[in-house]
Order: sequence, then structure tokens, then C-alpha cells
Amino acid sequence: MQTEEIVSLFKRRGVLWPSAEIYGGSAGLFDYGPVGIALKRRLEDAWARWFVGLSPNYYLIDPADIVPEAVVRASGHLDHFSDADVACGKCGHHARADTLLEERGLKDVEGLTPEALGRLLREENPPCPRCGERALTVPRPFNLMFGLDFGVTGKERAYLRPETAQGAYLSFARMWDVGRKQLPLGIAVIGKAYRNEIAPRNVLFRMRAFTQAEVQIFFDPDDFQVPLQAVEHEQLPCLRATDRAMGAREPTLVSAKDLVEKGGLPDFYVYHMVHYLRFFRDVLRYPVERIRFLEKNEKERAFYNRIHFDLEVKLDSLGDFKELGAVHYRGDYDLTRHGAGSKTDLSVTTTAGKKVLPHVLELTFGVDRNLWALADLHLRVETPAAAAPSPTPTPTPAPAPATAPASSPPPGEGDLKEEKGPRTYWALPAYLAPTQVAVLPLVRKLHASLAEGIAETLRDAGLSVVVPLTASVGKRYAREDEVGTPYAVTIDGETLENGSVTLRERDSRAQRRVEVKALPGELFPRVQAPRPGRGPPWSTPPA
RNA sequence: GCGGACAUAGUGUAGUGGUUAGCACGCAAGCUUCCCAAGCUUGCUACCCGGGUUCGAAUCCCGGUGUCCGCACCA
Repeated sequence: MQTEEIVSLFKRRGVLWPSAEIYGGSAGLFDYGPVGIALKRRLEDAWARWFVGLSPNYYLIDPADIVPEAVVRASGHLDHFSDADVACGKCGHHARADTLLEERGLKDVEGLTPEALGRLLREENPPCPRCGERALTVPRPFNLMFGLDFGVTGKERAYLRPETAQGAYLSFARMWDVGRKQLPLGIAVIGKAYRNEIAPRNVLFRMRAFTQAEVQIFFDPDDFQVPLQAVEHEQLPCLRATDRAMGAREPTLVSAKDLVEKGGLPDFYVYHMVHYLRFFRDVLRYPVERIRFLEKNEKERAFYNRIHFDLEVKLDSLGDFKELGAVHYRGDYDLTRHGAGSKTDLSVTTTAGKKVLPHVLELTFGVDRNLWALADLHLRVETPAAAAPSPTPTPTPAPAPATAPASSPPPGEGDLKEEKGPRTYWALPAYLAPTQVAVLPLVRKLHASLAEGIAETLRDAGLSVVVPLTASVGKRYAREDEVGTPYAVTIDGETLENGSVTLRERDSRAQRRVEVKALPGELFPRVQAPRPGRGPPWSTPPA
């Protein structure tokens, strides 16, 4: 699916749109609509169910998204998250101080403070790249964080958090008690992070306010037991840094066991890679051939990351593999820094009586980006010609006892009228769909009130239900297909007689008759997101 | 931030100085008694913002904002 098609559908159907649209928009900010926020919350819930579910000692918390300056000073964001911007006093042209100096042949200017860059600029006095005037201003630190005047006096500085992870580190000491003093301790956060990006681009891929879902796993580096043998045969598509250095472009499949025994990665790290892969492949159902773990080399990764694999997925809309998540082994960097910054001893005493400063394994996940990926990978357009082969012989799955046996045969695929044009449907897993069931009265006047009653019953059972009333039934099916509603229940004359309805499945459009009273039991299990280690309940065949 | 291109109903578009700003899809109301965007009737909605040139600007010029593409950036 291409970017323009996705954006157009997103706007049309109420998924999301540019923020402050009536004022011309504001780059890098988006508003989620009713369909979008429903999907986003389901995605977040599925993520939490999976990753927080990895251990009973992993917890979801919701820390503040404003942090005092001391926090970002300790974390390093204040120093490392900024560039020095200079403007031409004559023509107003903006440029980066380090770039100007590098262009004049100076080396090792990266990482210098704005003051140091200012001194060098005075010595060099380079001309403005646009007008040639030697009238550059003093470098002004441009930080990628949004700074805030905090408190009444305006003298306190605070920042919108540039990543959610900091909240987990700040809460570690408290959570050590709450979590009953056990390692490993996982602290998960789902929330907004804010970056004043220079060039927001690609809709949900570089935003100025975006949602991250992360687990920070605190563990004893000498003792992090994981049941690797349970997953050791899982094959991971990996592109290692060493192989990349030798020109490799394609990932190779390596078993979890080999990654540990021959690849030199710690077992706890590989164990979490496996669960990451399973989440993308089995829960989000991204095609496995589009997934790869890309290892960042020493130069590419942040200096505190000891091991860094991005989980990348190939997206047609953006034409390449894009980072949708990552696994970072951050060592003891964060607790060391915040321990020093806050003058607090963040080391803990384990049950074995050992004093240890925990290390951190970070599993990070971009919620908005994955919402985009769900559109890119699961939105399908079927032209009538392409759709034609499938319909005829598709027998409806084995009828459950609930199926009304004596009723007239349901209008099966063979009875479909000729299709009018391409059909767009969003093949989301049922547990991610914004709306789970559409209850459609076949003829509004005759069946609407009955449809409302059935919808209420299904809502009572915990399902998210809509009752579209306008337009022909075919058009209503099409609208629901486009926003990914997995099941449609159609109310017709027979429903009035014997309480049976037609249950239609989105992707195959297969239909079968079901007793109304069997619907909750039939549908509810299918809209539950999977949990790790529970087998594959999600592989239940479609209704 | 830099360079280039672009900006017209909800969506996609036509419109090169004077148009009631056109078309398609869509959406809404009504008719239609039974399963995949059907048909008929009626209706709805637009020139990104600000300034300038001109008798007259969607159209030309300037500035802003936004989008896309490349570069840069993404501790």
C-alpha cells in the first residue's frame, strides 16, 4: 500500500489527520480520530499483554511526561541531544556551526559545546554560505527537546521527555519496593515522547509528539535466568554488524541457540529477541520475510548501548526497511547516571544477599510507526478479477453445533452479485480491529430495532459493536471492510422467525448462519490478543 | 535546517487574468421487502493564510504555513 492511499483512507475514515488542520497544520503533529485511537489503544493493549506478560515481575506504570532539568542533565540529553545553530546577521540564513567548520577542513568538531564552537567560529570567521557576508551570529544551542518554563517564577527549567525510558529509571527505586525486591524487574511505559525534529517527515515516522511503548528490564548481570531452551530452535533473521562490515545486505536465519553459542550474544538478550520476533510475526502478523534484526555497529549505536539490534520491517509505502522497535542492552549507564545525578544509591541487595547495580535491557516499540505498518502491510486492494478465483468452492468452515441446521442455505459466496470495482479491506487481526462486529439490518425498516437489540447483547459480552443503518448492505460491508471490522452480523427475515443470523468474515467474505445466542461465545475468544507462552489461541480459524 | 516541486469540496482532480469554479467518487435525506460500493429523486461541501500588482487574481509577484522528493539530522 502506498503512502498517498493510506493517508487518504486515514483522513476519510477518521483514523488520523494533521493537527491544527484549519490553521494550515503544524508539522510533525497528528490528531487521531475515533477509528485511529481505537486501533492505537488495541495495539497498545496487545503490546502490554505480550511484553508485560513475559514475567509476573514486569509492571506497567505511567510516569509524568515532563521532567525537571536535572533529569535530562543526568541522562545526557541536555548535552548530547543538541546542535549549535548559527544565523547570518546579514541575510538570516541558518546553518549548523559544526557543519560550517567541517566544511573549512576542521576535524573533531563533533560533540563540542556551543561555546567551543563559537570560539572556533570567531577564529575562522567563515562567510555565510548564501550571501557570502562574514556576519555569523554566536552559536545558539538548538536542542531537540522542548524546553518549558516551569513554575510561577519561570526560573525552573523542565522539558517534555524526549523518551519514555527516563520515567522508568526514575521510578526504579520506588518500583524495587513495589515489586517486592526481585530481579529481574521490568518497568513498562506506554506514553508520549516529544522531540523538536528538524524535518518531520513521512507522516507517522518522524513526529514531534509520538507514542513509545517500552519495557526497561533491570537485572543482575551475573544472574539473569531465562528459559532459552524453550525457544532455542526459533529462527531469527539477523544482519550482524560484522557481516555488514563485509558487505552483507541480506539477513541470514540463525537459530536462537546458535546466536548464543556461536554468535556470542548473551542468552537473556536472544531470549528477548525471540519474543520480539514472535510479537511482530504472530501477534501483529507482519510477514516474516519482511522482518529483520539489524545489528548496529559501534559507530551507529549510542555509546552506552553494549548490544543494539533494531527490529526492522520492510514497508512498501516507504520503500525500505524501517525501524519499528529495538532491543538495547544499556548496561548500568542509566542507573549510574541517575544515581550520581540524584545522589541516591540505586544499587539493590538481591535475595542472595548480593549488592548489585542492575543492568538494563530495553525493549522499545514505536506505537505510531507500527500503526502505520499495520496499514502498509494489512490494507489489501482486490480487483474483481483477482478476487474471482477464490469465491466459488470455498466451503464454509465446519459448522459448529450452534449453526441453525434447518434454515435455508445462507447466501454463500456463489450467490454474490458481480462486483463493481476494487475492494479495499484492512486485514487486521481481529483483536486489533477498531470495531469488532458490525450488526447490519438487511432492510432498515424491518430489522433495525432487532439489530439494535442484538448489538446491545454483544456489547454486554464485551465486544465493540456498531450498527450501520444507511446505504445498501453491500456498501455497509465495504465501509466496514475498509476500517478492518472483522465480523459482520446481518439481520434478515429469518432472524425474526428463528433467531438465526448471517455471520460474515471480512477477509474471505465467507458467510454462515449462526444462532444469535451463540454469537458471544463464538466471537469473544477471537478478539482476545495473544499472550506469550500460551500456545497459539490466535490461530483459531476464522469464523 | 538547506535545495527543488507542489497546495482547488470529505477524497481524487479540471480549470494560464473576467467561469453561476467543472467532473468523479463520497456524504446526507427520500423511494426501493431480503446479502456485497445497484438504481432513481433531492441536497451538501472547495480555490492554504497574509500582503502586493491589476478595473478585475484560483490564475501573476512577495512573505508565511503545510506536503512531497533529495541532502543533512535521527545522543
